[in-house]
Amino acid sequence: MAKPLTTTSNALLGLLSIQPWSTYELAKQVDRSLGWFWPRTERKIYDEAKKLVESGHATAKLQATGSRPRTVYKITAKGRRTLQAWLDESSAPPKLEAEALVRVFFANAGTLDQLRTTLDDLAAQSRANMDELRVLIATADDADYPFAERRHINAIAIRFQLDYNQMISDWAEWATAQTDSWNDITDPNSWDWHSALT
Amino acid sequence: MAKPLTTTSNALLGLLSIQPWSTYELAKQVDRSLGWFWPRTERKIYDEAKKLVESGHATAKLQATGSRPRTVYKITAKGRRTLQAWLDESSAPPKLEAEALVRVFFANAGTLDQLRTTLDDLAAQSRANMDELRVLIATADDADYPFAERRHINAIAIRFQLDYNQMISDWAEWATAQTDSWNDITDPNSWDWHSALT
DNA sequence: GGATAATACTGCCAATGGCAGTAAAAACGT
DNA sequence: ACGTTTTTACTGCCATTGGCAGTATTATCC
Repeated sequence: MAKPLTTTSNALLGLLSIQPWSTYELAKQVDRSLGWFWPRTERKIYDEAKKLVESGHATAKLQATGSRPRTVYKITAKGRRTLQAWLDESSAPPKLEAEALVRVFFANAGTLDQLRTTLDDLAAQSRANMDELRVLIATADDADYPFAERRHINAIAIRFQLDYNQMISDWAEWATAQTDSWNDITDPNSWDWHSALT
Repeated sequence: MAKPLTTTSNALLGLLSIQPWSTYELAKQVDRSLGWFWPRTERKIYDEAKKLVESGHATAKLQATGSRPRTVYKITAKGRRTLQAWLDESSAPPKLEAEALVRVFFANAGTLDQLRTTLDDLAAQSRANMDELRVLIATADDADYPFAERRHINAIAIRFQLDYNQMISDWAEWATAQTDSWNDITDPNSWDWHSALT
């Protein structure tokens, strides 16, 4: 009995189920789309792709651009079966890692200005992400968009990204506004914490 | 020059800046609050706390309950300085890991039913999280709530958690509704992807 | 024609998670 | 009062992952 594949392995199988890719291209796809909700480093992709070949879920074809080699991976029938079965399994709960929120949570140990800077930066990041998403959406408008059969699924996923980033920037702006009435970081003055949670 | 502390180390310093805790208690706090945006396993907390002592950011006091030992950690002046300086640094962008979104993204490889199940489970999880948060909010109402001086910051952080989970369940329910008009997973019928992204 | 970016890959180590295992005290049910 | 479950407390071991440096070749831009 072979060990079940990791989510990362299955995610790569997902990409390979669309078309064959070189490792570099796989890493680019992770960067540009998959990585929104399953971020993995390029370094990891190189190792993972090799493992998929070892376990028979993909095949590797060595090619070359001049004297520079490259490896192109293609999903096997076994890989497709594994992926389809994986879709039946239940998903681990989403996991969020937000350094900015940690700084907010321990803002007590610093100043009100530090808190506001953290919040402003976070809001700016989220707005920038949304700008990038809008550029991406525009490219899907092109008549020669190569993944037309994925447009509906992509739209659902991009909608998530838009909502997610909108939620963060809205929250950060709201939080900044709340601090307006605070005297300092440890004294919220007459601010009503309870009404913030209704 | 000592190595800069990791975010995890600084997060523990943040907890210790509130009061001394045993490792077990630190792990519980991570489970109940910090872990919402900086999830770390209990296993890791045990190692990290020791490292804080080695680097002089905390001290350890060995106590005992009967014959069962326990280690209580306390932040040092150096620890407080480090934490306060850390609050000035800029934060890494939030990182989201959502297995459910990966399954959505590669739903093409499966069936419409699989997609809907994934979405339903995700929405249910988020709603359950919100229920837990509401219980937590109720405890902060108690007159003997031990962290009164943290109420305003806690409220801001909990507001984030509520918004975050609300966003996810809203999106999942919206996505499920979108699939109503699809013929099957590869054929969205006359569904207009573009109007989903406005 | 030279600088910069994109493509292609590996080695090494620190950070982290997951799981099993051990053990004592506390809480709970009956 | 006695047995079961839960809570508290901790360690060992290994797989997963990230971060960074290093090495090359080809493509692009000015």
